Amino acid sequence: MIPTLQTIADRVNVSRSTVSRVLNNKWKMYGISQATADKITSLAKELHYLKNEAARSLREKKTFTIGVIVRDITNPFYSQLVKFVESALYSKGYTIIICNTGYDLDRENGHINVLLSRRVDGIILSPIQKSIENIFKIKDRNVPLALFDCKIDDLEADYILVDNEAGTMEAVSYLIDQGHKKIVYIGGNPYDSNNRLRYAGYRNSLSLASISIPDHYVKHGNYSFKHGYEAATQLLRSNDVPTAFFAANNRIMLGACKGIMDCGLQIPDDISIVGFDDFETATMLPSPLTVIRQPLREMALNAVDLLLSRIEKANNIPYMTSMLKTEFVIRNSTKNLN
Amino acid sequence: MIPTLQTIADRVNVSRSTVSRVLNNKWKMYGISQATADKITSLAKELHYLKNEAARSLREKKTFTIGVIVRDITNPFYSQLVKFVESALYSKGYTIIICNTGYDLDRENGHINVLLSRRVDGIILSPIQKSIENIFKIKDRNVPLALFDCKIDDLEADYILVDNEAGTMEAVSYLIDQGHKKIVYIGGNPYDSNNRLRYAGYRNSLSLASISIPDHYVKHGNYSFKHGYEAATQLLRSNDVPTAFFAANNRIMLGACKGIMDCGLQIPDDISIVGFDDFETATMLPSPLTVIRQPLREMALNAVDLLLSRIEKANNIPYMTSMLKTEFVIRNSTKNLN
DNA sequence: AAATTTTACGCAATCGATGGCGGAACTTTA
DNA sequence: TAAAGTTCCGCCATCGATTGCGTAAAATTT
Repeated sequence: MIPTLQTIADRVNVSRSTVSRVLNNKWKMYGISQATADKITSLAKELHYLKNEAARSLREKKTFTIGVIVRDITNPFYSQLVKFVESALYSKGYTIIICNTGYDLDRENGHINVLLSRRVDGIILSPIQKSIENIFKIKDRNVPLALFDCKIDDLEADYILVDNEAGTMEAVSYLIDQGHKKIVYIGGNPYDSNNRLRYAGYRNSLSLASISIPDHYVKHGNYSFKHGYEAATQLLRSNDVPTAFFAANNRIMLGACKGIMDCGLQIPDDISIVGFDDFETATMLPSPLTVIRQPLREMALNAVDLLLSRIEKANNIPYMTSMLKTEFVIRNSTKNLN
Repeated sequence: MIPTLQTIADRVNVSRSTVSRVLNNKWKMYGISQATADKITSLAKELHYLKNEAARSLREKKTFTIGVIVRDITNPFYSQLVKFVESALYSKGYTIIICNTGYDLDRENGHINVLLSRRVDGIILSPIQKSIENIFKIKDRNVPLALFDCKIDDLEADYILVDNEAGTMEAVSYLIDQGHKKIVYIGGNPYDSNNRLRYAGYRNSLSLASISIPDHYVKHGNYSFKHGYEAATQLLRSNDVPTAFFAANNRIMLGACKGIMDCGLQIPDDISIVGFDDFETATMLPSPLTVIRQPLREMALNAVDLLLSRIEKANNIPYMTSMLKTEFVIRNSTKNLN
C-alpha cells in the first residue's frame, strides 16, 4: 500500500493536518512541537512517503506542470528548445508535458484539450499559422501562453520571436556584397510568418541593391529536407543556374546541400549557400556552412520567464513580445565573386 | 469560472452523478433518459466543459501519464524515440512527461521522485549504469518500468535492447573482410553496458580473425563528440596510424569524422570508419557513412506495448527482454584494402 | 385497486492533501 | 485559586469526479 498522510498520522497518533503541516515545513507557524515534527519527518522518510500530486493539485488548483507543444521534436531546433526549457523549469519545480504535432492542426487541438483538461499552469506553443482557433481555447480559459517561433496575424499574445527580417537581410546582403546577383530563395510554408518575414528580408536586400528577382528564383514549399533537395536540384539542372541559395530553415538547407552534392557540385566553389538556423551538421560538411543562428537558449529562458511571471505574479499584465536578434555565423559556404 | 460537473448539474437540475454518467457514456446502463442525456451533452459542449484530470486521477488511481526519462533529448537517437513513443501513447490516450538527465544521477533521482509523486502509470527509462538505486525506488512502488538502451547488471526488469555484440561483429567483420587489421575502437563510458557489449563484439571479431589489439587502439571515454574528435586526432597524429575506426555511437562517430577532416584526411580513401547509430548527417557527408542502425521505431513501439500490457492487463507477468536485431547499412565510408 | 416492474435518477462516501478556526491542556501571573 | 496566556494540535469543509446502493415516480400487470 502506498502511504498517505493518514498512514503517517495513524502511526504517530496525530491528525492528517499535523502531518501535512510538518511535511510542508509549516509546523513552526502552527506551533507544533519539535518532537512531533521529528517523529513525523523520520517516519515519512522511512515509509518513502511521496505526496500525491493529484490530490495536491486538486486542492490547490495548481499543477506545477507546463505543456510544451512543438511541431517536430526531432528537429534539433525544437529538441534544444525542449532541453533548455526543461532544465529551467525543473529548477523551479515544474514538470513538462511534451506534445508533438507534426504540423497537424487536429493533433494540436487534441493536445491542447488534454493540457487544459490537466489544468496545466501554462503552455509554450510553437503554433502553425492556422492555429488561431486552438489558441483561443487557451486564451478563453485564461491559461498563460507563450507563442514560440511563429507570429499569428492579428493575434495579441505573448510571443518569443527573433528578428527574422533583419537576420535574413544581413545574410542576403552579405551574399550581395560578395558579388552575387542570382540568389534563390528556398522557403517554407508560404503562409508561415517566419517564412514571410524571411522572404521579406530577402526581397528587401535585393531591392536595396536594385537586383530584380525572377519568379522561378522563389521556391516556397515547406520546411522539409525534401523540399530543399528538390528545389536545389531542379534549379541546378535548369538553364538559369543561380550562384547562391538562401534556405529558410535548417531542414531545407540540409536538403539543398545534399542536392548540390548529388549534382556533383561543390560548396562554395560552384555554388554558395546561406540559411537559417545553426545546427551541428552545418559544421561537419567539407565546407562548414554560413548560417543565421537563433539564440535558442535565450529564447527558451525568455519563454520560461514570461510564463512564470504570469503564473506566479499576475496574469493581467500587458502582452509582451520578446524579439531577439539573430547572429550571423560566417563559415565557409559562400564564394566571393568580386 | 471553470465549469465543473456541479455547474452543469445545477443548470440541468440533475445531480453530479447523472452528469458524470452521461459524459462518460454510461447513461444507458444507468437508465438515464435520452432527453436528459442530450441536455447535458449539449450544455457541456456549450460551456466547453473539460473534465478535471486531477480529480479523476485522484479518484481512479490512474493518471494516463507515462514518464519518459532520457539521457540527452538533443541526441537524435532519443528525440526520435520520444517522437515515436509520444505518438503511440497519444493514440492510446496517454500523455508523456519528459525528463532529461544529461547523464546526471542526481537529476535522474529527482525526476523519478517527481514522477512517482505524480503517480505516473509507467516509466520508460534510459538509465545510466549507476542508476540501480534509483530504479529500485520505482520497483518498490510496483510502477511498470521499461528500461531502454541499457542493461543493468544483475537487475531483473523489462528491457528494450538491441543485439549490440552481434551488430558490432557484423560491422567489424566487414572491415576485416576488406583487409583491415589496424582497427581502433573509440568507445563510450567504460561501465556502460552498450559500450561493453560493443567492445566485446569488436574483440570477438578481431579474435576470430586472429588479429591482436594493441592497448592504444582502444579508447574508452564517453559518448561525446569531443571524445570522438580527440581520440581520432590523437591516433591520426601518432606514429601508429590505424586504417579504420569503429565508433561506439553517433556522437563519437561525428566527432571522429570531424577529427579526420581536420587532419586533412579523406573518408574512405585515407581512413575507414564505421559505427553505431544511423543519423541524418551520416548521409550528408561527402562519403556517406556506413553505420549500424538500431530499429528505433520498433524499439519505441515495443517499449510502449510492454508498458501498456503491464498497466492495462497484469503487472505480475514475468520480466521480458525485447532484443532486436540491428541493421548494417553499407554506404561508403570504408575502403577495400584487398 | 393493489402489487409488481421499470424508469430515471439522487445520496453520500471516497480518493489524498490543505488550512481556517477552534479548543483542550498546561503554565504563568496576580 | 481564578484568570490569562501559551503550547500544541484536531475538526471539518473543500477541491472535482466516480460509483454502489437505494428509492420515488411512472408504467404495467393481475
